[in-house]
Amino acid sequence: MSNAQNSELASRLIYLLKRTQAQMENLNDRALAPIGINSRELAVLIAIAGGEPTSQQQLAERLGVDRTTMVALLDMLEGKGIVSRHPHSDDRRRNIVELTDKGNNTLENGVLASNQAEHTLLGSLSPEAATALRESLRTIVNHPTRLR
Amino acid sequence: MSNAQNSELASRLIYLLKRTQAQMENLNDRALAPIGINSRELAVLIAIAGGEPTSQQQLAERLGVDRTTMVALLDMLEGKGIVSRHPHSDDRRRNIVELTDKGNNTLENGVLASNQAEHTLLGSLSPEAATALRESLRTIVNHPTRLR
DNA sequence: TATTGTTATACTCTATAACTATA
DNA sequence: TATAGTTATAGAGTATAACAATA
Repeated sequence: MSNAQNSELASRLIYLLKRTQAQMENLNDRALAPIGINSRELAVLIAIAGGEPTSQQQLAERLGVDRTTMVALLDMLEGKGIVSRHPHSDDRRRNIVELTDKGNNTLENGVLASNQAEHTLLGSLSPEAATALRESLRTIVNHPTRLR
Repeated sequence: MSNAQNSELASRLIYLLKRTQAQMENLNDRALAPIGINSRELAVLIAIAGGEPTSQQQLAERLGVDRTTMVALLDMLEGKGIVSRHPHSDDRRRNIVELTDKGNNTLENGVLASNQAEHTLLGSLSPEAATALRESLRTIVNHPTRLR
């Protein structure tokens, strides 16, 4: 029985992944609350900061959401004074999205808070197991699943 | 830098967990489609089969969903002829939920299909890494996170 | 015509509140 | 009164379709 798997709910991979992800999101949200953002918004900030100045549509692609969803996300962040939008000078259809000074500060504190949340989630694992977990997840995500 | 973490989206734990979970659910759903159920419904079948005959409310607790959500899930499964409901003889307020013969067959095939989906998800990992991943997730889920 | 951002709308998922039948 | 199941309803979250501005 090299590939032993039973049918208990608690041992199904989908159950373990869902529960772990929910726990991570909960820890993240609580760590970020004092900063005034949630997990989702931190992801947007990271995506904005992670490359060249970007249009809303490019940002939506990076994050894997619809452009209409992106509008609502940016409305919220702009309302908080964390991001700014202004039309691209060469193509005025596009909105270039950038972090404000406050936004850069929020990003910095947000990443630190999220690091702490990750540390808490992994607290029951040895450092080696924690590293291995992260690496295995990265391998799975980067390995395109054959859609047979 | 023993705890090195950068701020790239693709290296955040929450991102890796979300993506992996989504991939697992996708693989599961596709593996289960020919059997006529989805990931969610397989979880219900496993929960039903995993213990004594259960009321809807007990089942909802096991699965971590609201009892009103449970109603809709069971309506669907009953409509497919996979589960049956009948009032408990001692307390006629309760509905005892059981698998039909077809339901037992669906469960058996569903678990096999889901095992295959898990195998596909983990295909890019060594057997040792796959086992370690499963064990680490189990450790995290079973370790109650201190709500400081 | 095509594309970007936006708005209106609809759909899914889920929970809360109210109802019924039983206890 | 309290509980199990049900129904009605509302709230997130997200996508599709239609529209305005620009290319």
